[in-house]
Amino acid sequence: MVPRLPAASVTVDLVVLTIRDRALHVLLVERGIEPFAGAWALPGGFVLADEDLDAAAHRELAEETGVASGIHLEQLRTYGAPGRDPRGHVVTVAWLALAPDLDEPAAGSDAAGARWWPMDAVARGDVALAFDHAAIVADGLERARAKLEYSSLAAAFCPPEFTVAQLRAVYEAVWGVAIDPRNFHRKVTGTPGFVEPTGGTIAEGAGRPARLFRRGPTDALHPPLTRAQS
Amino acid sequence: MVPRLPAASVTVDLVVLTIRDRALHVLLVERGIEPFAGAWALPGGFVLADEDLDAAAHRELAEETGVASGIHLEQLRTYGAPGRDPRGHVVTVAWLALAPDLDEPAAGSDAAGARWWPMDAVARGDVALAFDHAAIVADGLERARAKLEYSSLAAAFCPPEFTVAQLRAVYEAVWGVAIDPRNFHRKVTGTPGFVEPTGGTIAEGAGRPARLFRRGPTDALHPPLTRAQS
DNA sequence: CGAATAGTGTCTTTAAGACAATATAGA
DNA sequence: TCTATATTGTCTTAAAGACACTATTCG
Repeated sequence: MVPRLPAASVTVDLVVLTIRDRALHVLLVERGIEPFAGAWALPGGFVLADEDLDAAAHRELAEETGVASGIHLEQLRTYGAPGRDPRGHVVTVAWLALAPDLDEPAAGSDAAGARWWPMDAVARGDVALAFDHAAIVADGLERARAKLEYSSLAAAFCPPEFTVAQLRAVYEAVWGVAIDPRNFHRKVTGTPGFVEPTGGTIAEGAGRPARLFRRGPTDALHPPLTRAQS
Repeated sequence: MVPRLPAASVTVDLVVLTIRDRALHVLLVERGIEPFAGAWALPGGFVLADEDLDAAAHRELAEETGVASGIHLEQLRTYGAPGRDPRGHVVTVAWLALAPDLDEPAAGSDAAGARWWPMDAVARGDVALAFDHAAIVADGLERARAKLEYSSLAAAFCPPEFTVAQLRAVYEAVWGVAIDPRNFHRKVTGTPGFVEPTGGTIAEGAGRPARLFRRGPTDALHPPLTRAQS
């Protein structure tokens, strides 16, 4: 460290998204200490000395969800407005995590409480969020919505084996629109490398059993799935 | 500042791109001091105490290019690997700037030297870059390439009034492909809000004079321009 | 069997890509 | 005139969206 240079504290904050009950949810923790004690906040914490940013994000993710692998994690954006933290100059590197439906947050969390909140309530402003976390959540939501269009990221919301209907439910939950099941099926199975059949099938209640798929090798969708559907 | 928390220095680095002689160029400065004295680096510097990140980026951009307005600037990604700066834990917030063809870098620059480098030479590794700046340049290039597809960002490389051919030259330079002028013209002028005719025309050498356009209000392109062209 | 969901086939519309043809300048 | 670039039009092909129809399960 060069002593005469201005220094700041660096944190990571996580926008962890999942699909529960066919709706998008975001993981929030209730703050136990000041500032913003009692308010809800994104899980996160300070980057340790000589710790890489993605290592810090993975560490916080494991601490909060109890799950270390199988969760998509990508850097979202960095926020450093002077007044964003009353404790001083704190720069936070925000990350976006997409997870399949997990259990309730791990009891080992260091926060007073942690729970999944429906995204529509959070986006509507029904939940009081600490710091500038409302803006971070909004940015994370927009990133997720955009990336579903031109990448195979939707599979990150699904377990290792999933049906086309499950994948479609991801798009419907994140975009908030209804998608024609038949055209979606044709599009998904017709895009090389998007999904691969495992050979198995699964019956969920009534109806013909659905074939199971796993994620394919392709990350970019050509041509993309457009958001302007009926 | 909370004294007992690990602190880091925070910098901003700029990937400034422009089109010169129908080729993509990136602005680099020659380092005058250690570490990496004599090597080329991205323009940038330390974020001042209580300075917002985008304010720091704008400040550095103005210092290096002498231009304060009319340049697109967006946050790219933040890099904080422990060993990336031998002086200690330095976290850098990288920004992507897209500019129309500017003059040679401002003489007021605090670097030993500053010049535009052809991107293909830099991407090929012909230029020795300091720190992890080669990776940052690669990320900036990929961001620019991707955003041309689904946004009207290409106009950020053009002066306020431009021709369709100039806009096409941007795509050809950034993507490194040849694009059919006729289909491109139809696509660009047929996408509502992408470009708006100013009414004027301009003759550049031989051939029919081209109509002049300015940037339209639309930022997102629906449907996108796909990169997989002939 | 009827209801429900999975998956296929077909038609229409939209847009991309190839490329002929026309418009308007300079040499 | 010839050449070069701009712009429009036309044709073919790919893919989205609407939707009829078949397949397979459960109650």
